[in-house]
Amino acid sequence: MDSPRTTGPRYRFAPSPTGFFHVGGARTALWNWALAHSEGGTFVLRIEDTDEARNQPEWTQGIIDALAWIGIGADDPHFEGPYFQSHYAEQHVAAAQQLFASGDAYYCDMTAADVEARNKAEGNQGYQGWSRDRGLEHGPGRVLRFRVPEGTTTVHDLVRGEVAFDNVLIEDFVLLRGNGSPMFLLANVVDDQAMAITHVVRAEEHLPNTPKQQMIWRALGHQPPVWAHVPVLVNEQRKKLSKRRDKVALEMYRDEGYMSAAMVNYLMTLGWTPKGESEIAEWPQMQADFRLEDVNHSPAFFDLKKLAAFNGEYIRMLTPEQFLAACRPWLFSDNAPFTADRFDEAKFLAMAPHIQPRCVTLADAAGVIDFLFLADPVIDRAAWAKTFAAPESVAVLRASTAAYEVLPLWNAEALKATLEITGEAHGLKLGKAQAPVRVAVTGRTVGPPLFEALEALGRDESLRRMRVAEAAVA
RNA sequence: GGCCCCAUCGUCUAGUGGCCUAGGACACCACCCUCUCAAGGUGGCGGCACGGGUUCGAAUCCCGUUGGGGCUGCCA
Repeated sequence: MDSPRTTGPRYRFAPSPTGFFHVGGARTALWNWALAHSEGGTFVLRIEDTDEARNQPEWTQGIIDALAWIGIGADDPHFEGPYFQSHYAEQHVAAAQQLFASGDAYYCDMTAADVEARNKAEGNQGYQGWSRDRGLEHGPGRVLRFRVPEGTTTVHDLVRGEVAFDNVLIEDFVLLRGNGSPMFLLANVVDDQAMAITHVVRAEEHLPNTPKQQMIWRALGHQPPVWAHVPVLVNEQRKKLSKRRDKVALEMYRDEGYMSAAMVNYLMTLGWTPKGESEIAEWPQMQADFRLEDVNHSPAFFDLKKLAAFNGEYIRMLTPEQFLAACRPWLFSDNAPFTADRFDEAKFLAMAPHIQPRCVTLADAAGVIDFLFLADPVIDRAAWAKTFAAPESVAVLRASTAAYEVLPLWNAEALKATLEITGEAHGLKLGKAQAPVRVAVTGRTVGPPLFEALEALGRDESLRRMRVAEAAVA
């Protein structure tokens, strides 16, 4: 362990690399991060990679990348780690031996099947402490179990208050597997002690583990940390978000064009509300204001619609330059509707204020102005048919082409004024008159403001498309 | 089954005994604005799970019921 870089409280985030990085984990990480920062403390990242069957090294990098995306990274002085739990196996075993020596733990040679069989025979559930007084020594296949004392274990929790557990109902849980490897309950505590963790802020699903861990802390001669169990995130069925069932991968949202700031802001509001009149808040403010005591006690539904609304808000707050920079990955991806060589920054920047309010995600931008950078617009057949079903449409298209050919100044204002006049001549309001031109030039009936788009497209290309359309409907 | 946690509009929440005729946001609906679509503006719909207490007074405190969730592994 490195020497701590700060002297304040020590928080930690301890994910296991068994899959994509979970949005629920992200919120827990964010809350720990805010606390470590505002209290002048440290955020320790520890990768709990002791489940050999399920761990994959690539998930570890995924966690680190995802954390970096939401602003939690090693370049910050409050960050420490990552540590890998698997590197500390010796300490875990040493702690287990200490517990055995002190009589707080004992060996048991019953297999899981043995326990099940005996329970079935006796009509019980769980492990009944059968090997407690058999005086078994360490041996192959023998597990080390914690000797749960009599009495009550009370957990002082910053969000739950005092929670009391009757020890009689806590079975003698396993510390070391039959193969000698440490289990989560033990490893987690030993690491927290080794890393001088003072505050354990984690999801509520760990609350039932806490009395067990607190007993280990004490048996090992340490004062337990400050506990805080925050509510879980749930899906529409109100079940805990699951990697199997639900769309929980932070990486996926990033790739779909959700902004980091929007995700962070949304996640923070799940179970907590920023001070002030708006729930849209800047990170420094949220970081300063966040308090565990203010956290809601009940589970929160991860609502995609609200996330999308937050994302739209954040996209609209961007300057054109920021917006362009943020959209680049999608503008130049293999899935972009146009090729990179046809893209024109100046045109995009000019249209940005009109693109932004039409985007839910950054990925949407390309689709909104694809016609600007395509050799030919992609024609929506239904839109075309509907628009040119009206006989005046063809006439308006011809007349406006003629009028635009002789337009002295090619700008949005002049283009609009001209089409207004052309439309009037055919007894059409601008709303109707613009439709054929829009379909001819953009291929669709919906899209950003037409005249600004025509200006950006340029006279030659605009007129070319209008003539192509004229020929097609003739 | 046992243990534990939780309970305000559909959703996220404000609310810590009188400022509550319960406030905001998202979603939804209507209207306005408008070159289409958005965005924006205005308005609307909609909630303290239920039953008992305590109190002059309860969304707020207590008890119970009901409902939901978590845990109950030689996973983490």
